Amino acid sequence: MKNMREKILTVATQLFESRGIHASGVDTIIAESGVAKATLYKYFPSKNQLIIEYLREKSNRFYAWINEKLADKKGDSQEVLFELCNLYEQWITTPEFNGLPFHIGSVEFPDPAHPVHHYSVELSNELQHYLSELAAIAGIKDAQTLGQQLTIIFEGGAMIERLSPDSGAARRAKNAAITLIKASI
Amino acid sequence: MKNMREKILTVATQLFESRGIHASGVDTIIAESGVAKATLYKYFPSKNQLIIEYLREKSNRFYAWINEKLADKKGDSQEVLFELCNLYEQWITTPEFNGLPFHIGSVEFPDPAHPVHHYSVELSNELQHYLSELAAIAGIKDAQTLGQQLTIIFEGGAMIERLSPDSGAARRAKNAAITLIKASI
DNA sequence: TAACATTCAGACAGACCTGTTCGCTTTTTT
DNA sequence: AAAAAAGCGAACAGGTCTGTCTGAATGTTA
Repeated sequence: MKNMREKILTVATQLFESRGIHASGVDTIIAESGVAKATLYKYFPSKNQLIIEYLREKSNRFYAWINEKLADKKGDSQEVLFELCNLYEQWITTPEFNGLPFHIGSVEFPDPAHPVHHYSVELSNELQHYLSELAAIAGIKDAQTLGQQLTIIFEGGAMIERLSPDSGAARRAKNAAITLIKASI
Repeated sequence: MKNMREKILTVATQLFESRGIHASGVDTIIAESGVAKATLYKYFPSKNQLIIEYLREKSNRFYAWINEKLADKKGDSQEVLFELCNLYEQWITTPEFNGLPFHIGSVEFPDPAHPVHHYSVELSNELQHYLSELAAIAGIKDAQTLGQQLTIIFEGGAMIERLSPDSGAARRAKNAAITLIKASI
C-alpha cells in the first residue's frame, strides 16, 4: 500500500469530527483504518502532528475549492464578493460539513501555547487575510474591516449552522454578509 | 462549609475554560478545590451533570447582567438594540471572558445525542430567541431574521475575539451588528 | 529467487480516566 | 454535651490514554 498516510488521515478526520479530538484515541484510529500503531507513528511523529495535518488538509481543500470556483470572477469589481457569499452558503450546507476544523482545534486545546491551538489561530487569521484581500481586490475602501466582519459572520454562521442545521442560519448569514458588503461600498 | 457546591463549580469553571473539559479530570477538580471526591459526587451525580451546571450557571449570569443593564431601555424603540450592541462588546472584551461556554460544550461533545451537546444547542437557541424577542419589542418587522443574524455575529465575534484578542474583532462585530439593525428598520 | 523495506499484531510502560466504597475525623444541630 | 450529618483521605475497579519496542509476516525490487 502506498496511501497509508492518506487512509490514516481520512479515518482520523472522520473520528475527530464525529467524536471530537480528545475522544478519538490513537488505538481507535488505527483499528478503524486497519493499520499498525507503528505505521501511524512512522507517518505522524505524534498525535499532535496528526491533528495539525488534519487541520492543514481541511484548510487546503477549502481554499482549493473556493479559488477554483472564484477564478473567473476575480477582479470583477464587487461581483466576486457576492459570489463568495453564495459559495460560503453552499460550503456550510453541504452534508459533509461538520463545523470549521480550526474551531475544534482551538476549543479542544484552549492553551494558546499549545501547537494545535496556535495553528488553529493561524488558520483563522489566514481566513481573515484571505477575505480582506478579496475585499481589497474588489475595491472596498476599508477592506481590512470588511474582511474581518465577513470572517465573523462566516465563522458564526458555520457554528450555528452546525448546531441547528435546519434553522436557516446559512442563508441568513449569507444575507447578512451581503448587507455588510453593500454598506461598505 | 456550606458553599462546597459553589466552590467546586467555580474551580471546575476555571479548569474547563483554561484547559478544556476533557482535559480537566475529576481528580484535578477535587485537588484544586480541596474537596473529597465523594463530596463532588454528592453534589453532582456525574461529571456530565457538573458540566451542564457549569453551562447553566454561566448562561444565567449573562442574562442577569444584561437584563439588569437593559432594564430601563426596554421598549425604548430601537435604542435597546444599539445599547445591546454596546453591552455585547463590553461583555466579550472583559478579561474574564474565555469564549462562549456552549461553544466549548458543543465542540467537545459533537454527538448531538450527548446531553452536554444537546444542552449547548439549547443555550444557543435560547440566545437566538432572546435576541429575536428583543428585536420584536423594538418593533423590527422581521425580528426572527434579525435575531438570528445578531446571534451569528455575536457568536462569531466572541469566537474570534477569543482567538485573536487584540485584532479589533469585538468592535467590528458590534459595528456589523449596528449596520444590520439599521438595515432592518 | 534473493535481498531489502514495509507493515503486521501485540505486549509493554506509566499515567490518567470516571465512579464507588471504606473507615475516620470534623462540623453542625439538638 | 450528645447525636447526627457531612467531609476527609485513600484505596479500588475496570478502562483508556500516548508512545515504544519486538519478532514475525508480508510486499517490493533486483
